[in-house]
Amino acid sequence: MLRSHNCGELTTQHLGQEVELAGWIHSYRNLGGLLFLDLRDRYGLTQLTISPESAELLVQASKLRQEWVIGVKGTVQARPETMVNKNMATGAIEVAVTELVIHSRAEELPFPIANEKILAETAEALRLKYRFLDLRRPKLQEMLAKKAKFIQYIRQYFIERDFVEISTPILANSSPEGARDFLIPSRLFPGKFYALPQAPQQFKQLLMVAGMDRYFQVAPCFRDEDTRVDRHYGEFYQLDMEMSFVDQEDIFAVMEPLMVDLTERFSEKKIIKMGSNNRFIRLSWRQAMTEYGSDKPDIRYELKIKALTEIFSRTSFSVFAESLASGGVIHALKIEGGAKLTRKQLDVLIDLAKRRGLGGLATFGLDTAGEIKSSFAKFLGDSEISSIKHELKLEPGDMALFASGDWLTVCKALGAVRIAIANELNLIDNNLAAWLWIVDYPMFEDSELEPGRIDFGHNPFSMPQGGMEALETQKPLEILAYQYDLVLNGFEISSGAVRNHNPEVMYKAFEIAGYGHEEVDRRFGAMISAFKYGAPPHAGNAPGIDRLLMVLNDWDSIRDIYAFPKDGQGRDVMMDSPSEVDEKQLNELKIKNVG
RNA sequence: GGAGUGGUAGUUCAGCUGGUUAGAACGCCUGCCUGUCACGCAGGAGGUCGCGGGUUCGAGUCCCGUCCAUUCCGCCA
Repeated sequence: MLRSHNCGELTTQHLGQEVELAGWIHSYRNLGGLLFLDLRDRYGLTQLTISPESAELLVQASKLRQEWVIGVKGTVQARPETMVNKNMATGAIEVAVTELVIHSRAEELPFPIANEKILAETAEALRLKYRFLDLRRPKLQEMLAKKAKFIQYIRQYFIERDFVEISTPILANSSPEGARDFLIPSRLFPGKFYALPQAPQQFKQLLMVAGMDRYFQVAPCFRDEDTRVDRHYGEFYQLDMEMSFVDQEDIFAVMEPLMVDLTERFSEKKIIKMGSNNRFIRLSWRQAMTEYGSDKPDIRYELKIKALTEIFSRTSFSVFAESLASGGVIHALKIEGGAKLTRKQLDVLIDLAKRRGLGGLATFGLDTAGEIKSSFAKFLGDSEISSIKHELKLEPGDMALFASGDWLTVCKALGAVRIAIANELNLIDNNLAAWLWIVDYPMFEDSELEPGRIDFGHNPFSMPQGGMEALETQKPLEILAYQYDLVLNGFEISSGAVRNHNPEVMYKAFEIAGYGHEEVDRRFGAMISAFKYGAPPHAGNAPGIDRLLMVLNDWDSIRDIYAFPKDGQGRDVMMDSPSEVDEKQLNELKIKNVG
C-alpha cells in the first residue's frame, strides 16, 4: 500500500501516529521557511506541513505545483489552537512531512480545479474535453457515488419484491415507436442492420409471455434525438419494469413507495400534495392540459387555468366570437397579485403566447382599489364581466390572462405562460417534491403532419379502455388508453401502460391508425405472434433514472449525472467520438465512404 | 431543420460613440517571506482580438460572409 490513511479520516485521535498519505496537491502555500500543502483524494483534504528542520525536504517541496500526485510519510500533529480550520473536516490536525515522493507531475491546467467560482463559469466544452480533471471535483465525485447508491437502492427494492433482473439485447432491432434509431450495419448480412434499443419494450413484454411475471432492469436505452437540458444525447438509463396479472392500480402501488423512498433518501425535498390515503394525486390528461396547460404539470404552485368558454357564448368581443365560431375555446389563467405585473413583463408573456400559436393574450385585472384594468373589458357586457369576476374569484390586485383558439393550442400556450409567470414571480419552492400521475391519455390523436389522419396518441402497445368494444363503437379520438405518466415538479419521470396483450385488439387499434394487417406483422411480428400463444394481461412502466436523480437534486444539467457525458451535439469531445474509421472496416461492412 | 445570444491571454471577463503600445483577476515563471488555509510582497512571460473579405487616414469596435460555442423551438417518453 502506498498509503496508510486517506485524506479525509485523520483527526485528533491520530495524534502522534506515523502515517502515509497519497493524493493530489490541491493547493500550496509557501511561506519561505515553512510550506503548507493541502493534499486531496476522494475522501477529503489534509494539510501537510514542511518545516525548515529538513532543508533538503523544503527545497524539494518548494518545486511542487498544483495537481501533482505525491506520496508522503509524516506524523499527525495538532494544529496550534488558533490555527484550527473549522471549515475543514481534518482542520484540527496536520501532517508534518518527513518523507516525500513525487508520483507524477502536472502541466499547467486548462482550467482551475481548486477555484470553484471560476470553474463554475468555465465553458462546458472545455470541461468535457478534460472530463478526468472535472471529475476530480468533490461535487462530481459525490454525484457518482450517490448515483451508485441510488441504483443499488432501486435494485434492492425490486429484488426484495421478487422481481427478476433480466438483461435484454443491446444489438436489437429497429422499432418504429417514436424516436430515431441508432443503426448498426451487419457484417455477416450486408445491407441489414441491427438497431440499439430505444427501450426494451418488446423484449420485456415477451418476458411476460414467457411467464417471468415480475421483471425489472436498469436498462440502457438509445435514441438519436437532439439534446435538451433534461435529455442526454444518445444513451440514458431507465428503470424498466413489467408485471403480469396486474392492472394500473398494482403498478401504482409498487412504484409510489419506491418514489417516496427515493425522494426521502436521495433528496432534501419534502413531498407535498399527496392525495387521499397518502397516495399520489392523479389527473386525467384532459384535466392536466386544461388546468395546467401541460401533460407534465408542476403543481408546486397554484396558478391554475380555467375554461371559461361558456361565459362568452354570446359575446360581442369579436376576437372571442370568431374563435368560438370555428370551434375554439376560451381559457383564463388567474394570477393572484398579478396586477403588479409591468407592461414590459406582460409584453414578454404575450410574445411567448404568440410564439406558441396564439394571436395574443387579453388581460383582465382589478387594481388594488378594485377598478377593472383590462385590454378588452370595453367590449364586454355587464353579465360577462361579473361572470369573469365570479368564476375566477378575482380579488383586488389579481389579474387574469385570457386566451382563445383551438383547445390544444390554448392549453399549451397558457401552460408555457404559466411556467414563465411562476419563474418571473418566484413562485417555485425548490424544497418541495410534487408527485402525481397523469392518467387517461387519449389512445389516438389527430396527426399533426396530415390533418384528418389518426395517429397513436402515445404508445401503440397500450390497452384501450373498453377494449375491443371501445375500438369498434367509439369515435377514435374519444377512446382513452390505460396509459400513465409519472410526473415530478414539472418533469416527466416515467411513462407506462397496461399493455394490449390481445392480438385481435392490437390489429384493430393499428387498423384505426392506418396500419394494415401485414404491416403490423412485419413490424411487430415477434410480439404479435407471441401473443397468439397465451399472453398474460400485463402492465409496467419505466422511469428515467438519470432524469429522476437530476430533478431530486436540482442538478442543473443532465450531463452532470454521467461520468462521461456527450456534449450538446452528441459528441464525446474527450475521446473524439464519433470519429472516422478505417477503410478496411467500412469495406467489411460493405459501406462506401461518401465523405 | 429554424431562431436568439456570444467568440479578446492558460481560465473568467473588461475594452464607452472607430483613434497611439489591447487591460484586470486567477493561473504560469523568477526572487523574498516560519503558521498559511483565496497566504502576502516585488518583478516577469504570455494575445493572429475565431477566420475571410469590405468600409475608413485608421477596425477588437462598423458592414458582409463563414466557422465554432451556447440557449430555446422543431424532434423526443
